[in-house]
Amino acid sequence: MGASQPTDTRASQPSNTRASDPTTTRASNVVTRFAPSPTGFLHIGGARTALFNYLFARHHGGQFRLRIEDTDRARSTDAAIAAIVDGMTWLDFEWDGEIVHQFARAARHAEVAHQLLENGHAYRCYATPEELTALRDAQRAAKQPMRYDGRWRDRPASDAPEAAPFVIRLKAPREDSVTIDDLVQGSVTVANAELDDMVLLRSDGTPTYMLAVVVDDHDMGVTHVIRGDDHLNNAFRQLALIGAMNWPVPAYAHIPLIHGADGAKLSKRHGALGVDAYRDEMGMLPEAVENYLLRLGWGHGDDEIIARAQAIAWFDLGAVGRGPARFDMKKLESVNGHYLRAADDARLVSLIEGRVVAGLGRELTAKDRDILQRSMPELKKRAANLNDLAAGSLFFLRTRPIPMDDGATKLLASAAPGILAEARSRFAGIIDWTAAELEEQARALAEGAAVKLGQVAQPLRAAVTGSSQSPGLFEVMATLGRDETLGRIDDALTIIQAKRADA
RNA sequence: GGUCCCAUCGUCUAGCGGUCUAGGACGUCGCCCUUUCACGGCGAAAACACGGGUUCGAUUCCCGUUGGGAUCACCA
Repeated sequence: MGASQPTDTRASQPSNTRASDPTTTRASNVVTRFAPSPTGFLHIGGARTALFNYLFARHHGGQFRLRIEDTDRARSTDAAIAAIVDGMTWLDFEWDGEIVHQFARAARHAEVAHQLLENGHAYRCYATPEELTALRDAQRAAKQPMRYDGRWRDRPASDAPEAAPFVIRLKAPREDSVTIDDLVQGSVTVANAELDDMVLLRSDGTPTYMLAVVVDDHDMGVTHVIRGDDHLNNAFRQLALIGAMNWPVPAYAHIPLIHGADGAKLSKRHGALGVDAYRDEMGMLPEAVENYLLRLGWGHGDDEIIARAQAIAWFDLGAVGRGPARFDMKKLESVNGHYLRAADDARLVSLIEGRVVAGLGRELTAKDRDILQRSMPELKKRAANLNDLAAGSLFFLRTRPIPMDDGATKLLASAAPGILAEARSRFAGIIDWTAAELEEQARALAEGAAVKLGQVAQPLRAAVTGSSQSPGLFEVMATLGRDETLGRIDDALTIIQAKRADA
């Protein structure tokens, strides 16, 4: 490999290149980065990559940087950049320093390419796209590996066609092999003969991703490259470039991609959505998404609920699984339910306000907010997401007469005659309108009528909540207050009478 | 197809030669709590892909088979 051998001593071996020896990594200098392409939203897989980078950096007291890989001008949009920043902010993955925009550094990338050209580690290639396509077709037909054959690698400058477009390719080593001690995948070796001379600078003078990523990681001082394992193969070619520049070799950690419930690549159907969809459409809490993503492909004994501080203390790349993990919406909902129950009531009220307003068709009053706040401890035990939570709270705020669902309608129809009316008159006489007093009256009524409490409570529940299931009935009536409760019972009585008149 | 990687209950995982009659969580089922639904508690069914080795002994180490994944652009 000669001159292309990296000078970094921790990365050298007799006849091949070795990268990523974790034992010599200086923890205090750790710099990680999350480098998404702004071609869409921040999807769930990207969020997990960001999380691992964030956790690793914080665990080592290092830096976590954000870089936008926007060299593909046709596919990069400002809206996508905004979506990524928005998602990172929501998840509270705070990055250090300014965001690096890769496109803005194109001149620096080109500079490196020309430097390599001058010192003989790169060359001009005049092969046309048609020529290359034909080459690949022939290789495919012959069942040969498809790669550039190096036809311009050693040709003298005098062979160059005049005024013809050319790309700059790296003159990569062809002998020996390269080994990466990947922090997740373990030791991986690839023969240099398997790699071809990759394009560094396109014929229009713009840098390729391969060039840009290596230059930027170097210039940003990145010590640990943690990314999806779809980049594992790229790492070997990037190593050749790093070697040609004599730059220090970063440690690598290639984490497996997330798969859908059916084991296939994550598609829009099963979860490859932007994190904003988890927030807005599915009503997830950011800490729940974070906890779920952490446990997906990583474990710490039997621990399931792991908060941020604990995650930072425990996280290590060595425990990341090497195989792809399937995304399980049910488990996410379960984790979300846990965090919902643990969440502050006032925070939940403000989080569901938009949904409640939409369901109610009107703005909330101060009294509405007070009712929501007071009923939140019971409400949140019954919800797995913010949508459920909002939907479950609606009956409190509806204006009379409240709508009855099927279960409630049936309960009213089958209620023992007179039971609701008697309950109403008993409740009307209550001086101290509390859950305890309401329950006492209901129990006395049931006892007097020789029926189970459920015979009394269920029709009442239907009348007061419009549903056959709800939080504790007497607490609900206490929260609603005397006038509203009695009014709702009157409404139900009216419905029952109308039914009787029909029959 | 070439190269590389992976393989424990349906899913996420614990396990790093004997502690495994393989542990936890989600999901499923049953019971308890109970005015309903939840929450909570208790319990059940459910896995080491297969075949060879190595070893006194393999879920754990090695090889092969099968299965799965990643990647092979002037895209990132």
